[in-house]
Amino acid sequence: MKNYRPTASELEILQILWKNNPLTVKEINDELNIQKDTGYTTTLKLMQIMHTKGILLREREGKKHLYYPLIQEEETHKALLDQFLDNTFKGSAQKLIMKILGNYETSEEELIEIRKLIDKKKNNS
Amino acid sequence: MKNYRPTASELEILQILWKNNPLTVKEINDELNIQKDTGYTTTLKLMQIMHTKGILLREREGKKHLYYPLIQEEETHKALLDQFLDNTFKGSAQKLIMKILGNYETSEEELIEIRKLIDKKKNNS
DNA sequence: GCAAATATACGAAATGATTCGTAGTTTCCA
DNA sequence: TGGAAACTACGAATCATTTCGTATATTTGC
Repeated sequence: MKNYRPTASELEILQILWKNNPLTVKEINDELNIQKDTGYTTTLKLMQIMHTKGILLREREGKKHLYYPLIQEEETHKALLDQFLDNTFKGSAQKLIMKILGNYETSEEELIEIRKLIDKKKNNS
Repeated sequence: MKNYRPTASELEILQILWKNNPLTVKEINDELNIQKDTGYTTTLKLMQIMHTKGILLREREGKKHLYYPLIQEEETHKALLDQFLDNTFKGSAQKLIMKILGNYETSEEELIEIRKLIDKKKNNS
């Protein structure tokens, strides 16, 4: 299950579970509905599929199921980033960073944070 | 046609065209086949669909068509990046940069380049 | 005890991407 | 001039994702 790349909808569910788990389908669906309209059975079905795929663990509690994520946030982000980098920036991390810095507002504090990390990396090399 | 987000296959074709255009279907298919196996008609169909969608322009030259990209590399990268950032990093450019720096090898020279850009941004703010 | 609320399971449709076979057209040259 | 080569057009199959309706079971409060 390492390197699994969830679809956009799956990722939304995972992001909720990474913050806090286990959760029921209802709890997830309620959270999703803060942002968009999704039918309960749609969310249920998605989670059942994710369970079948082996990316969610579930456990019965009374009449409901409690769901746990089986893939980790860090790893998943890495897998998605790898693919994105390959597809869109031909694998060049530098190009991507330059593009981000060029395109998005970044606060003074954030820039300082990033510089810190760069300096740390430079010292290590 | 601004902000169009090509699929992975469409992007492969666009990337070839961004380097050099116009090109024929055959030329693109040959280039694609350096990396992977794709039937000629598969590429043809994809490019016809892209033409229908309005992201490729074509021009007849004798019996063949010459294709030109109608969307720009910069804009397209931005659109794809926007979506990726939203989906995967909840829109936090900083988080994404930190993740990239944390995950990928970056050469001394690249780090210096990035620092330059950061310093420039800091001065502007 | 029964209706409402809370669940799950399942099937099926809609959509979009991808792939490829086949048929048809045009060109060109031996 | 006729057949091979180089093209395009088109339809159809396949696959994954997403969405939702319907049937069914369980619990709970009045």
